[in-house]
Amino acid sequence: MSDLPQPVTARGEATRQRLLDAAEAEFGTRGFSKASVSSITKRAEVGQGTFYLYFPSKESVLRELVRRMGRELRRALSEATAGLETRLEVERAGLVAFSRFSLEHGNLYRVVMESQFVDGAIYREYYETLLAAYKTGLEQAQADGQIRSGEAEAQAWALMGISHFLGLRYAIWQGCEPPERTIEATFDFIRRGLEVEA
Amino acid sequence: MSDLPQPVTARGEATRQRLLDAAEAEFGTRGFSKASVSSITKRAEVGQGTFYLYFPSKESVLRELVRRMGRELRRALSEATAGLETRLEVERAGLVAFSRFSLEHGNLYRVVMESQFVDGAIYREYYETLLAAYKTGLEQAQADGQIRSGEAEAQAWALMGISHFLGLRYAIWQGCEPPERTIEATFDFIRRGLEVEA
DNA sequence: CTGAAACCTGAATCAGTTGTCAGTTTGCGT
DNA sequence: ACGCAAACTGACAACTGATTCAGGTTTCAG
Repeated sequence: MSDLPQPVTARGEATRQRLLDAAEAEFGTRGFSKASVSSITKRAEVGQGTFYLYFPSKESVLRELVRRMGRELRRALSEATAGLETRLEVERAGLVAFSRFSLEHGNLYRVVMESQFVDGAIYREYYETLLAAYKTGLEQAQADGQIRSGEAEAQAWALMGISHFLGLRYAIWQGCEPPERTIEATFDFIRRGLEVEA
Repeated sequence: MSDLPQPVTARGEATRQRLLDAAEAEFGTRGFSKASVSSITKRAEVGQGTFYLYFPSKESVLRELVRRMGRELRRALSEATAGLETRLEVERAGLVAFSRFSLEHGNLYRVVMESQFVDGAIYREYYETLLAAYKTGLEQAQADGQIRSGEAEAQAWALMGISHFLGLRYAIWQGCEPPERTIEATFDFIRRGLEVEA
């Protein structure tokens, strides 16, 4: 991805990671534009110039963080839903897992949202990648007759939209997980939206 | 809202509006941080200093634009759904109206999303205000037995989430309205989610 | 121990930015 | 047509923050 040489020693790799983590914290708490390269290097306890050994620009760190978050979210979701029997169980568990992930990774959640205004393509890539996995799962469930047939893509976007605001309201605005009754009411809407005729 | 004297003559008011419109265009196309006060005043064809006659800062214009967009969206939605008989008809018409509004006001849509990172409170106010109207409508429909009873707030957030991504995908990413089949598939999900038992 | 590769530094440069202000223009009320 | 309040101007002081670069430090194979 980067046009810069990757670090070749363990020391270099560790420094690069420290910079990534510091950038995540800075972007997450102060926002992309208020975070400065110097605040990032200060937090990482390296010199200003060190930043440019590993990243060509402030934007490029953001891109890498967005990709990292996508990977971590997809992994968290697939772990949380592994072994579940029905698609509706998967959706319910996914809702809870997403809420929890958003809370535990509030910084990264903010970083992803803000990436939209720094590099629209990376933001879109984040969602398209998530969509692809989601869509496949839904199509499988449709084929198995577990949920109603229809445009899996439209279903997937609807579900992502629902989760998005759940994360925003609770993880970001309230700083907590959604209460049980909210999860229940939200999942109720989803279940009716997806399930086959009674 | 503003701590500055409002214009008292028509000329002053017109200049203020020109600045607001120019700011909307600049924020919408270049983004908040890349837009500068000088690019706004240049677009509005006024001197730099004129900006500060009407707004204390770049942030304050953004706040005003977000409020303006909220008002315009709520008006567009209530006009598009006026006189409809059932809540499900309202939801369907609202979906279409929101898609169209997002396309025609792409700048303002971006402005609202970006406001989140400039002044989180104004972004939240935007959604809470929208929520209040939405919730009232849904509670009314529940009382009339038009839709299933349940947490109207959770339903409203779910519906806003679905619309949000519809606007993003088509108005912002594709630059068009959603195709009929997508509206249909999305509304199908919503209808099942809301309607009372068959 | 030595030299070279990898890594690191932070002051300096540079391309902007915001917000101010002393002075000018406009046009309304009389 | 005069005077005055409102509106407007644009150069500029003060500042910010991204990026560069000339040179210093660490590591380690030979």
